[in-house]
Amino acid sequence: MATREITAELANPLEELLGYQVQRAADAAQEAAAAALARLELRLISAVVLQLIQANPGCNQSSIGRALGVQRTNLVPVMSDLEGRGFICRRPADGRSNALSLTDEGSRLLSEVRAVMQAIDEACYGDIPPRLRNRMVQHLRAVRLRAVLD
Amino acid sequence: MATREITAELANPLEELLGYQVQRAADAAQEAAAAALARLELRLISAVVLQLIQANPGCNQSSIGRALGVQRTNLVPVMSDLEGRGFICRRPADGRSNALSLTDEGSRLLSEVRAVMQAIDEACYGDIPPRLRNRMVQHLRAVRLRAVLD
DNA sequence: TATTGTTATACTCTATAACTATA
DNA sequence: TATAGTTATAGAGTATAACAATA
Repeated sequence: MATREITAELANPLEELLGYQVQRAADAAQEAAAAALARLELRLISAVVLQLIQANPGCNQSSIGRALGVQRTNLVPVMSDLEGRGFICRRPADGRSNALSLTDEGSRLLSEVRAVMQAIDEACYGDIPPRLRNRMVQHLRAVRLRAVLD
Repeated sequence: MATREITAELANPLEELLGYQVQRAADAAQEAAAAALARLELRLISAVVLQLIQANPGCNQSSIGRALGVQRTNLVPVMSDLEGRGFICRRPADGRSNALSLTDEGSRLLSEVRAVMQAIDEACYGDIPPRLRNRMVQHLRAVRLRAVLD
């Protein structure tokens, strides 16, 4: 990505559409986050999963998928990577699901992850006044929840 | 996609992060737009390209890529599909680039496209008061332009 | 019967490299 | 030398189908 865009070469009527700006901003921020997390050899999804596990020790893999709108099947390589590198621990809960938790090493990693992600959020969205930021958070959450119901 | 999410099954500290909400809202809106445009057998990128061509008759393919942050190489199948279906016309400009324009059929299609995309934007973001909407547009555009410069 | 975790696989979209032709 | 368009292909990410084990 990262094609320059110093002055607008073309007229773009979509610039006035909120949906377009949300999409483009999300792309830009995701690219920045992915680049920063790559230095920890983590995907964005892995970083998010770590945060969810810490906030919900003992939860299982499928519940994480539901919380994030990711199919459980696509979480398999993510979790297996995190476990293989010693960041999370899977302890049998009932016979079919595992209770997830962070290892000590996972907790240490998460500290770094959090620092990285806050830095990115600040770099991308830090210029937005806090009150507006909060309003945007509320409204964008509503957008998602409305859309999920169709 | 479209995993339910009636009540929050898990605690999710990311819900307070603007970056997270922007991403999730963009995903939800994109899914809705893609589904609606699929009825016209169009990808989202194709719909956007049509609008850019109409707003910039005579422009070439590479300039569209730059405007959208899409590599020109990935525009090849898009343009070739739009031309093959008779929606756009490529007229040799200099010996290496083509001047793009909509055909009559492309203009007709674009009317439908616009209706679809405005309906989606309204369904997703219509609950946001116009003044806030405008502020969000300005700020999110700034996010992208800032990020592009690194 | 529904859920959890998994495998295998297809599909979509994007990224990279290289080439031709033209400016 | 830089740009436009293209081809071919690799890679990342997501979606679908099916399965075994358990609730």
